[in-house]
Amino acid sequence: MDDRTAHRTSPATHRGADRLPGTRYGSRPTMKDVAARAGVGLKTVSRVVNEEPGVTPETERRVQEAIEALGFRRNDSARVLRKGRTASIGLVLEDLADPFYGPLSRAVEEVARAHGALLINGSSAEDPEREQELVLALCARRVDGLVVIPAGDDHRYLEPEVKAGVATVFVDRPAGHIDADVVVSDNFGGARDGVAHLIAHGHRRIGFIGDMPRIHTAAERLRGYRAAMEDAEITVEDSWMSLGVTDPERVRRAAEEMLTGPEPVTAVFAGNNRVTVTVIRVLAGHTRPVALVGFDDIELADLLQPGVTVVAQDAAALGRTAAERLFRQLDGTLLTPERIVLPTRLITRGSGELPPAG
Amino acid sequence: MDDRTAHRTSPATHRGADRLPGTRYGSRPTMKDVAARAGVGLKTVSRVVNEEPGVTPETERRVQEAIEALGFRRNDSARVLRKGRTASIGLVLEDLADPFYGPLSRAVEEVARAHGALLINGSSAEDPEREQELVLALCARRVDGLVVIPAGDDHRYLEPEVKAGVATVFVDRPAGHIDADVVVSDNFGGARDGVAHLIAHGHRRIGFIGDMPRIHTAAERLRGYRAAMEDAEITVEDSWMSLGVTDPERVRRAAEEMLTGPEPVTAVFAGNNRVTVTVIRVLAGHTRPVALVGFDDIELADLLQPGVTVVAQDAAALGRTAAERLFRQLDGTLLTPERIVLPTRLITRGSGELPPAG
DNA sequence: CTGAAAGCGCTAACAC
DNA sequence: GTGTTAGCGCTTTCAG
Repeated sequence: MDDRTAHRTSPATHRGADRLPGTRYGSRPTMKDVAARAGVGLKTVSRVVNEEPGVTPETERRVQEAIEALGFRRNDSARVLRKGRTASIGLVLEDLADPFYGPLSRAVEEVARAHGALLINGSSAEDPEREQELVLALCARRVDGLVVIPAGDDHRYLEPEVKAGVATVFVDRPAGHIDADVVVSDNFGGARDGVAHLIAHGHRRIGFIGDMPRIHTAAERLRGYRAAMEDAEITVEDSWMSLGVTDPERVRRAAEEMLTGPEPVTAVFAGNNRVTVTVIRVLAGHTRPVALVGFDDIELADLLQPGVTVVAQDAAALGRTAAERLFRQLDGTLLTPERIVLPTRLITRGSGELPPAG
Repeated sequence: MDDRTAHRTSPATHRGADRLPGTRYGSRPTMKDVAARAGVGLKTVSRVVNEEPGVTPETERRVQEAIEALGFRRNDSARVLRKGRTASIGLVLEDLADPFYGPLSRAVEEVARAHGALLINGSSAEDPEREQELVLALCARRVDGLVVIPAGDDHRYLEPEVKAGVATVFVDRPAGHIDADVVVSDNFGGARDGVAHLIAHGHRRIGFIGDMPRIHTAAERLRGYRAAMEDAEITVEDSWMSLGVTDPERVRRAAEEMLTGPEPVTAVFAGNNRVTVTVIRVLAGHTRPVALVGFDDIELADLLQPGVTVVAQDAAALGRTAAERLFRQLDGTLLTPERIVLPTRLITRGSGELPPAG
């Protein structure tokens, strides 16, 4: 039963025991040090490091040798200070641990990488203040551009930054009180189609469980739900709708309420992936079959009984599109802010095609 | 059918149409500009910006006013150049889109945030060269510390950085040829316990499908499998084991081979979350019940029929522990590199408790 | 309480 | 081909 609890082992060695010649612990060699050691001028080192032309192979060799020997690494802070651009962009999202944002972030990173830029990202935890704090910290670090999934709805604080030339694209949700590029999914159309799908399968008493309506995507999806119901001339009852934080506890209660009582819903439209998962758990505890369509795809949805019908959005495409626009802003190719809407896709797997029961 | 395909709308406004007074488009006000406008010295502005004591309320007000008016934001590149520390740490992992790394990254971010630092992260895509490229780019930006999930197995290239004072912690897999902090899960023990669990339920012909053995975690889990089999005095046949890239295609073929033929396996141990998912899909196409235990937990595992028994590791704890150690290195509290092993947890849900069939 | 001067490590511009 | 100088925007030091 080894290794069953956390434990530590500690080799006898000490970090920094033998130091590089010419290097104090905690300080780094500079180009000046390299130049001195190689017996050349500062600028020659700069040329070698930046692979600029006009250096004799022999000189270059000597410089390279000194670089290796000293463990020199160019200090990009100084470089940035001089050049003005950092070759890095910032991404502010809600929560990196959310399976929706992982692929989005990765897509942004890939585009950044293709443009030689690094990605700094931060989670706002859906807190407008924290969003602003993060964004401004990124601006202070002089990121070249910013991809923001807004938590707040007022982005006037970004005006000086944008005017100073920080490229900015908002994703997933629109910006507030600022004229900027926006890339979003068709939340309204997707939700409307999903609900219409349930109606087409004979449902009329359809529940909607969604996020807090102050979140734009949540409001849009609710609007889609209402539109579909109205199109079918169904009067929506208040008890069919539940908006609020999407933690399992609240969603579970909301679902249970809709599913019981004298006139229970026969179908549920779940407003996002977290809601869908919780609703599935609730339905698993009921015998009466209830139809379900969820917004956002979820892993293994096809393997459940029945498979989960979803309105899928393409998180990677959202990130890619946003990042590409960002770099087009930086290229100067792009001048006028636009709003880009990406389509959603209804994936039928069984749960959305169940007929009304009860 | 509006909004069904990507489309764009473009308001008539133009970015940068009205500029802030005293600000050229694309350039930013400096402390000097603020000082001039407020009619004070440069250092006074610096004092206000950094909330240093010793400024008259009245002076402070004038400075604040100038800051607001100009949209000034301190340039941290310059600050870093002077101070030496960047208040940022780097995280290099395999793929941010992997559900295992999202929570890990988030945990690292939380710790960083608590220490006032930003997180820069990059995906190595399991490519040692790209890992090195990323790590060195982060060092050039003078991150204070580095959390690395290694793709490669030789980290001697980091020696100069570590000696220069870059705090470094390796997570999930050990470092190669360098003396540094390491935080890993108990891959060996977890796999051994998982396989022993299958043996305890009567299985003897147990398959193992894992990642490429050059990946340390994969090798350790294979070792755990072998150890459990040996403990039970079962001779493992080559056809029961399959190591290689974990894309669905290959895993599917491997699983199919084990499950058919004259002496098929009655249980499978899946080496990671991606393998588990694919194996579940394969098993869904077979009628004979086959037991399954997977390494790594997966979402909705409890809702499948049967529920999926897994050996779970705590990704967030891995990230948190690593980041905390990193900051202890930076505090100077920590001097000797250690190896920390976090326990895994067997979660029984049904699939691992099926008796042998066939 | 406030400010002038020096310099962090690099690159741009211009000498040689 | 190579080296010298100035200065990016800030903080540090030290003088008023």
